[in-house]
Amino acid sequence: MRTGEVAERAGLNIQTLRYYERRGLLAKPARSNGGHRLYPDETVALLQVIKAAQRLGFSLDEVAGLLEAGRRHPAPGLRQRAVDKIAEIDRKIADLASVRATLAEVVEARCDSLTDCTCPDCPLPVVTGAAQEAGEA
Amino acid sequence: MRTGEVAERAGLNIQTLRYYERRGLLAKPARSNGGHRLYPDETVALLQVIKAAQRLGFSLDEVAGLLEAGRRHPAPGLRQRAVDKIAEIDRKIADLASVRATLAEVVEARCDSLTDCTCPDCPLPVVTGAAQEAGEA
DNA sequence: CGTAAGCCTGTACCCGGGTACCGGATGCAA
DNA sequence: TTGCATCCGGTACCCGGGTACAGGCTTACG
Ligand SMILES: [Zn+2]
Ligand SMILES: [Zn+2]
Ligand SMILES: [Zn+2]
Ligand SMILES: [Zn+2]
Repeated sequence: MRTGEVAERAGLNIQTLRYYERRGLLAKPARSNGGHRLYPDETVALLQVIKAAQRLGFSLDEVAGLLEAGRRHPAPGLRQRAVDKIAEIDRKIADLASVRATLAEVVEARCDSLTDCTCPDCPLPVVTGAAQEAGEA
Repeated sequence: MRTGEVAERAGLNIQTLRYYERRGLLAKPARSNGGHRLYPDETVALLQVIKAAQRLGFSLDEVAGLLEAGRRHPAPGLRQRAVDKIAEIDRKIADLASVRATLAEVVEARCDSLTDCTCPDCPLPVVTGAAQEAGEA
């Protein structure tokens, strides 16, 4: 398969394939006599694996490492990396939850200004009250 | 107060102050005869508001908009923006939760490879099984 | 064989949120 | 007045994940 076909089937831009090759996610494929890339059929599936791993929150560098490690059976670090990533996701969720809670209080309290709220017991971030005119041009 | 002092008290880089000024988050401050910026004391508090809003998940453009809107009392859009942001955060949390669930299954099932897992009922992303050798250089 | 679609390399650019470096000018204290 | 810290504007660079463009070559089809 040629670049365009692989890209279309995987739902990616052609440039992205070359980018992945540079980043070490895709092995250098065979070439035609004239220098055009010729990919094996499995490449489309591999790209789907990559996209899935990205959706799982792995960066391209991490995906490259996973693929590298995953080329042997059993893959040495896969389980541990998944455990670590779960911990990372839990931290992100906790952060978002606390932000959400603050925003909910803001809505609840009917705050009327970021810098200058007049509501009682304003939940807005510890601004000592001196910020009023600081942003005014 | 001069740039360095404001930056230090707010825990920011001096460059970042100038960057915020360019982005419209910070009004252009008064200048000394020689052209050095002279900030009012409130600027430190304003910067804390900005950092707090960033922690709440607002981008710098959004923060600029909030400050703009917040310069009047009551601020017209504040409440609605908070509601919208809550919805956005809920979407992010849901995404992370589903990713977390998949990762937990991977750990549970003791998957041994990304592309090539031999575990029964593998939870790994719908890879049809043809991806085996695609990444091998 | 001609021609159009497709691919090649290399380089530059996009986004957001900053950070670093340069040569020159200022501020402040002794 | 001298000396050093600080600040100035302008420009370039960093990260990650791509995307776009130019100018030339290859491939496929009729
Ligand atoms: Zn309030
Ligand atoms: Zn006001
Ligand atoms: Zn498995
Ligand atoms: Zn294998």
